[in-house]
Amino acid sequence: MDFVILGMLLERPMSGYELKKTVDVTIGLFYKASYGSLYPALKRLENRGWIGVNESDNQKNKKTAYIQPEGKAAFLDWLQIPTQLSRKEQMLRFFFFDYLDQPTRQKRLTERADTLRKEIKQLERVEADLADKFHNREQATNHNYRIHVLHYGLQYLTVELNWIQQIREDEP
Amino acid sequence: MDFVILGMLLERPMSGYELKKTVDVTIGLFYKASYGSLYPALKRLENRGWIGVNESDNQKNKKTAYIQPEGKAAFLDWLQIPTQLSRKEQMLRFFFFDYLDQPTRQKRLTERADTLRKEIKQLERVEADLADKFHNREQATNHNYRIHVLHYGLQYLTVELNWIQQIREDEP
DNA sequence: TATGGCATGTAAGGTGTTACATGATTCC
DNA sequence: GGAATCATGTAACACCTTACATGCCATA
Repeated sequence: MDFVILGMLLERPMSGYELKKTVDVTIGLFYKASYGSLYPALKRLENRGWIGVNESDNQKNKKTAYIQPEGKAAFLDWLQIPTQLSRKEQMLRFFFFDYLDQPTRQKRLTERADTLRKEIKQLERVEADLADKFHNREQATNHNYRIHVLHYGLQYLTVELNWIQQIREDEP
Repeated sequence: MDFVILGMLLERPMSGYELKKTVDVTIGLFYKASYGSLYPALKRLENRGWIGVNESDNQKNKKTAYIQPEGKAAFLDWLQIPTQLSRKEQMLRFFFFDYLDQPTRQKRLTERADTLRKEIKQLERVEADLADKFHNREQATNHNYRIHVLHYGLQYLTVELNWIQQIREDEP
């Protein structure tokens, strides 16, 4: 959580509420931020001196968090360490799928395929949006890797979809 | 963790130690079980009545866990609910990769590619092993989905590898 | 008899989830 | 004025990680 927040704050200062929304629309497909983890994380980061927090003048009930140099340094450190495995719960479930009766299995596979198709469509919309913005020169900074991740996401979802299709064909 | 244990115990009764080894060699690529999570989980499952535990007669220091009908029922319930997203930490990192300086980035990408190649080789070995066992009719039960997951794993890793290769070519 | 693998477990610390509680602001 | 949305946060609970502690057993 901490590094997600730091990464988002590198772009611009934001409130906790804005952070959640931003996370949801940008990396929501593979990261979910709940307030119960977000606000404690903000406090943590502030105590560590990695971020600072400004109370807003006009809106009493609003605080804006901004990143500190120490926070940026910590973020860049994290960014460059190699990742170890992340849990792939979907794969875990499929691993045990032989234990499921065939009709339920079929049903779940179909549902999963539907979900994947929706997610693919969603990503394609995001991609189109991005291309639009690019043509209108609306973006100040270059974020090539966000586009790379988008492409990866599409390929990744497509592979899973094809994989399920294949299984469904072979199954009955 | 709980459902991993239950799934493994469906095959045969095992000790905690055996469970860890089995998890490592079967789903180790996407799931890591530490004793600190495994043993408490076993206790949890026993308290819930989902598994039973036998103290061994000959080896004092050994306990064997076996699955109970309630445990099997709970496992099958879990198996058929649709999964929500799992965190993809690697993707998270890549999402922010624009903030990394080019040389470090290049280095990390190369390292990741190497890791992927190793993982692919490892999976291919597992696949060959499985094919061997199949020909020698060593397997009692059919585990088609484990083979499916294996194939998926290979495709998945290959997609990421190609993706990185593409980026590395475009980058400098 | 000592090394390595078998075997079980706990404690501290951290972090996440869900549900709840509450108040401000905007717009119809 | 009321609904939606903006906005911040806490409490209980669950679970995981890492590090540590301990003992058995085979075999070289």
